Amino acid sequence: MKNEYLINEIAKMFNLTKRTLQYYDKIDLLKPDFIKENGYRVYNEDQLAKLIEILIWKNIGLNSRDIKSILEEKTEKNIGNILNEVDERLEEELKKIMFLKENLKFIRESLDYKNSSHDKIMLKTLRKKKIIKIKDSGENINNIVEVMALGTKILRETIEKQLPFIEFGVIFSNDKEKNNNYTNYSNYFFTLPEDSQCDNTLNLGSKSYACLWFEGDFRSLDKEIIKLLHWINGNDYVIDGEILYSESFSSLYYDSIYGTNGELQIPVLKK
Amino acid sequence: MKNEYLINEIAKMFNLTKRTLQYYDKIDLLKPDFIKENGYRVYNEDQLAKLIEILIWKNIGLNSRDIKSILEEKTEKNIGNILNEVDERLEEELKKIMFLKENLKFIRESLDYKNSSHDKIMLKTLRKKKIIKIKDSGENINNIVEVMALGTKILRETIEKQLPFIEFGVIFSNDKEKNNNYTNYSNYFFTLPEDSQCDNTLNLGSKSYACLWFEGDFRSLDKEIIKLLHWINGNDYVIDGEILYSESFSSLYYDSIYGTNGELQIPVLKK
DNA sequence: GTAACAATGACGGCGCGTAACCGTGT
DNA sequence: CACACGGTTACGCGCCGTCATTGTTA
Repeated sequence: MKNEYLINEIAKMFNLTKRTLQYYDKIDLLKPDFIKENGYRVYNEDQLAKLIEILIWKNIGLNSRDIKSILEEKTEKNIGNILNEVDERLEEELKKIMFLKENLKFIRESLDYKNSSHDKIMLKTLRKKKIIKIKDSGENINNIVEVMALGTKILRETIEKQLPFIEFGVIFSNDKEKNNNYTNYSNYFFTLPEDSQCDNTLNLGSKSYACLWFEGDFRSLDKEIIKLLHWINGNDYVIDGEILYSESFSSLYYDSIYGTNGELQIPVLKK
Repeated sequence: MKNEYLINEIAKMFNLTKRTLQYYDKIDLLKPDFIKENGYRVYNEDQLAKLIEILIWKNIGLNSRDIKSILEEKTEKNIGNILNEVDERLEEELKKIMFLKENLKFIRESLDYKNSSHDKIMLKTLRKKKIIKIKDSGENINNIVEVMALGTKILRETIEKQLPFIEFGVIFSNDKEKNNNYTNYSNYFFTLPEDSQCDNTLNLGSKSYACLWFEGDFRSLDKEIIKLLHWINGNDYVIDGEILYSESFSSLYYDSIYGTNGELQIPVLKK
């Protein structure tokens, strides 16, 4: 009965390449029985059994470190621990992918939305938002660079914590003293999912908003705001809160930092 | 208004390291505006805008090649195509992970089962199985090595096709001529999920089986088979099909290729 | 002079695939 | 002598983190 196998025999048996077996030898995962004088690796049945086992473990997602550990210490406790770890790892990966998929879907919709509504002022009832405000400085919007950077930082954190980003944009101060001057933003904002445990969030209830889609240079947003305000006045509404500009992901289409598109949203009440 | 940024300023703004930005420069993903005489990289607002965009795309799972493509050709068609690809990629990864999780669960249960039933002959009604037979040779079981190798190959294919493996083991020939000699196996088998589209499968209906848990050297299985046959005879049953030995994953606990455990299953009918 | 910045360069991590180049057995 | 089979490097991939070393600026 044959009990000596050279590297290629094994490789063919298991649909592997010899490189794989050499690698397993190198990392001490599967050593041959002995090395012939000519340097050839010689395997026997025990190594075959071990290899089968290695392949099975690999195929349920274990990495070679884990497999080595199992082979070295084949106790129920050790195996159990490792399987638990693998389970957790898989669970995390699963969550991550689900999360990416959701965000992808959202960006898709956001990009599609770009084509649907233009230049029309609409009265909408928007669902409630839980928002987080960043930086309450009131600097001039010409210095948007830093705010964008800050916003992106927050975006990244939001992503790390696996909170889906839903909306982001700018809040304009409703400054009575500088009447009709809306070149000052007061905050950058992000919406968060309702069940997020973030501190310093602000809840905006479901309200009526006068909305206008915008495309162009960020610095000419004020003209659109004025247009909206006129409309509000002329239709017997009053402003009931802060002015939001919710950026669309389709702003990504622009090459300049000032190029943007999104939706101006001004909360209103009937007089 | 400041419009020159050195590498560390940018890095701090976006919570990156300068190594990342150097890397982006190297792979032509984000080049600085220009290089100073002293070799320093100088960025401006346009690069900042680009960086924000890069980070957003990264965070929905795009790799740098995709991002480069989007930055170079910012058409709806190109973006749409890439998002489709990413979607597919995520979908595949998701499937793979779900699959690994299922297999992991199964192996867990299989390992747990090891502790639950010993040395008791039981009459069980097993659910129907769809099996695939490998190699109909009738060689001696001492040559199990090749069969195991073959089986593992199939196992790997099964995994590649994402068919969950549920059971695997050996079918013993019910050879009337060599009475009570069960050292010959006739097939190695795997069960497949009911809806698998595999060719050459065999359906075994839901039946009563006389079952016996086995632990030890594969080559002494025949004694256990005889024990089972006696029990069957003594309890007024007749054999109604082929004898199965369904290996348990807990066979992985053994170091020798002959070490095994699993369940002998002989289909029976009341006389 | 010292620190805080730049720069470049190389290693590492995972799990091998895919050569390249060379010696051996038949 | 050719050829199939062994052997040992070594690069590559993806995305940087993490030194190490050295030059520049404030």
